[in-house]
Amino acid sequence: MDQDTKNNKLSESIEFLADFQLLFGNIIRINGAFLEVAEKICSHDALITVPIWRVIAVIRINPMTVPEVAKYLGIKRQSVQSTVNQMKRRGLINLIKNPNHKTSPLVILTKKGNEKVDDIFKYQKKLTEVFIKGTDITMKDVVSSREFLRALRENSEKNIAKLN
Amino acid sequence: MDQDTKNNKLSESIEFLADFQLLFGNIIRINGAFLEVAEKICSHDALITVPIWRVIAVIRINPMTVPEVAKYLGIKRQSVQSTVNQMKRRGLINLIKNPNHKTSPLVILTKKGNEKVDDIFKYQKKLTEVFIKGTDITMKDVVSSREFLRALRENSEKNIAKLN
DNA sequence: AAGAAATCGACAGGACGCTGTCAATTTGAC
DNA sequence: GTCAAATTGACAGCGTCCTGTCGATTTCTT
Repeated sequence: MDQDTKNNKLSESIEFLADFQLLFGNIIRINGAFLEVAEKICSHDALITVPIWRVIAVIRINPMTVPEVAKYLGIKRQSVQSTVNQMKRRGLINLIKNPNHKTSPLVILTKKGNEKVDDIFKYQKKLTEVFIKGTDITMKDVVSSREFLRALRENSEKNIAKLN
Repeated sequence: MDQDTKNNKLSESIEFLADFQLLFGNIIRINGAFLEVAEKICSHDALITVPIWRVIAVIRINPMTVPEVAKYLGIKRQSVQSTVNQMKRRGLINLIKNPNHKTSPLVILTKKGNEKVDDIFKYQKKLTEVFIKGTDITMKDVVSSREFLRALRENSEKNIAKLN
């Protein structure tokens, strides 16, 4: 029995469908929990919102264009553009000439933006603590779960084209 | 060394923080992928949207009140209320007297709503296939990942109160 | 080099979940 | 039984991400 046939059989199983639905339920809920905690953590920082937090985490090392950031985050470029415009108004970033592209500038942290990186680290630490403090979760658990989710998502990207 | 001390140490580790950030990144992205696929699947169904899909999946067996559905889904009652009102306008549900509560009615599927349950099953099957077809994912993988995410979320609920 | 296709910033409008508020009702403590 | 606290439906307003569109520029094909 080849791989496809095996998995077709698996997705026919009512049990497996139910298990998978529960997995999705847990993904949705932990995603919600994650957002909730992150928003709470940065709620007293006038310069930082969760979308800004994510953009800083991405461009901190390598300046990128808006569409590149969007691709990295897995969201649409228009959403990132809106966040970046907001960051520009708040003086956190500058748009500098891109040697590789004449109309799509690189998003780079200003001095003010760079000073926020330390705070972002603190926020990330707080966030992590909320989820793991008091458990016996190991790094191995985290890595294996992460890789499983990554494999699942990457596989969906291959199959999504066949939908229509 | 007690549990708390151990995990405090763990969350101090730069490596672990990075791993955990990547886990969150993968959760955000698979959540996005999940929504994207689900929306695509039900995009040609004039009666079903993703939020409606979720509410049907919840109340299919046990009629519940709006706040109960919200709690089950881990979102705010106002959001569910809005979805339920929409479902009412589309004739998918009725609000019937709740023997246990005089002003919070039970949300129950109409005949029209019940006829949609089969479609929902088909959609769930499609959704599952997009993510697992072509992989060697087993039921055991799904269950262990789901339980890990559930444990993480439930733990966050214990710790979130301490934030402020 | 020239035209076709893809990408870019910008803008508008919509969906969904959030917060906050209100009056009405229910629940629970005394 | 009474009164304070919690819950409920409804409504308004906001943030984030979505889709679709536009003209301008870039990239690719030939």
